[in-house]
Amino acid sequence: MLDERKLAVLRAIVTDFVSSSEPVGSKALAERHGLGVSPATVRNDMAALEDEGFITHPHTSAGRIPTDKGYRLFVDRLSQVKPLSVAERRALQSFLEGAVDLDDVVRRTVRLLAQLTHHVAVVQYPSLSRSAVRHLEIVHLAPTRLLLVLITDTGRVEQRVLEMLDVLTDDDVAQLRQCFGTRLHGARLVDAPAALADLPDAAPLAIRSVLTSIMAVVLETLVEKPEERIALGGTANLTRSALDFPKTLRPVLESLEEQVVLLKLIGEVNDPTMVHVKIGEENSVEGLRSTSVVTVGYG
Amino acid sequence: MLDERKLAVLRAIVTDFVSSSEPVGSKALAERHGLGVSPATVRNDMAALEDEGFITHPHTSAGRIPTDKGYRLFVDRLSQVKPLSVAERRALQSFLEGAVDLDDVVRRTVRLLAQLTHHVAVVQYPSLSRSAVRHLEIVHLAPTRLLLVLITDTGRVEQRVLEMLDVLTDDDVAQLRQCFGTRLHGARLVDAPAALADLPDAAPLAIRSVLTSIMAVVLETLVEKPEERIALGGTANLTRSALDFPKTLRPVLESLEEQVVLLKLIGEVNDPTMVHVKIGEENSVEGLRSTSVVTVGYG
DNA sequence: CTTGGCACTCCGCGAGCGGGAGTGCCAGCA
DNA sequence: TGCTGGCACTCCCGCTCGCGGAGTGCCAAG
Repeated sequence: MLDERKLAVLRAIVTDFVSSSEPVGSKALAERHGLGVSPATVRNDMAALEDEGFITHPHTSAGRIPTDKGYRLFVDRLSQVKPLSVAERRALQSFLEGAVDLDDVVRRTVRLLAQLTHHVAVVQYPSLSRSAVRHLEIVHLAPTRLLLVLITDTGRVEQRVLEMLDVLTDDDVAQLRQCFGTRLHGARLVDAPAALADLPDAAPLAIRSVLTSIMAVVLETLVEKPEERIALGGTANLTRSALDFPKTLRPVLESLEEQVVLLKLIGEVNDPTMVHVKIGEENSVEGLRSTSVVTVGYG
Repeated sequence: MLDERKLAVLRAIVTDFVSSSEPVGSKALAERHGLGVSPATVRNDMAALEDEGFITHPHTSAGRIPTDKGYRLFVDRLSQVKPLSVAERRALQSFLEGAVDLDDVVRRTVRLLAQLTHHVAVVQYPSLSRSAVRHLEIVHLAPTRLLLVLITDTGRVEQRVLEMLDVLTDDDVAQLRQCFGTRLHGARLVDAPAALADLPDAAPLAIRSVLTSIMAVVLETLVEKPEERIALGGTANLTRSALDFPKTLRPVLESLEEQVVLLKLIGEVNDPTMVHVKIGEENSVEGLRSTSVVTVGYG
């Protein structure tokens, strides 16, 4: 039913259409893709592909565009992921080299992905569950407020502020630190629940109640929560397709994604306690000339 | 030259234009803004305003639109920042209440700003310089790699990975920890350079060289860098103005800003080691029906 | 099964044409 | 002097019409 050439035709239609966003006709196809057959033959194949539901025309006499089903066949059988070129590898390496912490790595990765693919990129933070505890710091910020800082053997740092009902003394906190420290040190995070299971019984009576209540929070936040973070980038690439966007939205989105640009903008404010408004051409950033920027300090 | 009524006319033009994005005519102005004068009078005022350069027409016989100069006058003299209503305050409070760490606070703030203003929001992370050091943890991740974790009295946590040329022993690291710890504990970050100034001389000879070399990095990264971070949100609001966008870009940008949505999307992937492609209607997220989503695991 | 030919369809585009919104100016009036 | 109604004028916008062209579907021949 679908011989080799029909698949080639579908592949050609998909690639042409994604790059031009315009319906593609039989003549152009036959010429540009070295199929070795005449437009008429291509038309026959196209009719067959349309019967099967892989392509459609928007109108009676326009070129063909792929349907969702056509895209599906394309990604499943007709396309292949090409490995990175040497140059790309090198660029990638140098790009990630300057990263100073995990946030930085993830942010750089997102930007890189967006640049390479010309699409929107989303990166999820890596899961902590396979890491082991290197250090758990408990800081007594205020009478009823604790700060937990977890450092893993992979060099990751997670933090969480805890608000409590009871007032704690510094001694209590020191005891807490010891309780959790001895149990968790070196333990993998997936094993943390088990390692802490008998903690309430073994703990000094004075802090037992508060310990029990924060244990749940510790487990929940340090073990489960960190997976639920993502970074986003390349939204400006959304404006590639349509033709009206480039002059309006595109430069604005691009400027917004450039942290450097934003920082410059913020840096230009003299008196941070005031509300400042920059209008249109007053803006020093090229891409934001068509907008106005309002800045205000906070504290 | 610019009497009270002319200013009122300008104010009316600006407010009408920003809400409708269409040139505004004399008749509509006189009617909707209770100026108490006839359209002809308004026209005279408009002519005067145009002579002064505050407004223009796009074409001979279209309504007026404000110029940049007109906007400038508007924000400087005609508009006022209205304080938050009680309801808004309450919403704000409950919205920020669930924040667990600084990242979370900033992210929530950005979202809130974007929602309230219907514009794009950018928030810069607060400066560390006025905080004091609560704790400085130095973790020996690998022979030539150190992790610095700084905890301030305001509950903020900053981290930085250091790559070194020399191999360090655990003992060296312990000494480093003590050197920095005793000097910095309780010191304000702005005073850190002074507090560390005589450190190289006082340090044990064995680690003096490495200590000197990392000191610069410590100061640079922990004291200066953290100010250079920003968060961005509400880009979907950019699509409010033009008329074509809502059907195309808008829902996509909105979905992308909803972290929950993205997490759901990622969660739907069964085998993270494979490349998955979701096409158009296969997508469970409404707003992304017109796009395709490619997911791939990493490690 | 492929190919060239041919009639047909329909989109996109430019020209031409009111309708209407808005202006500028003028004369009259308080 | 300043406000008002009236009126002619301008020019955008939306509409229709006609045309060219791209692309198709089908048929007959190789």
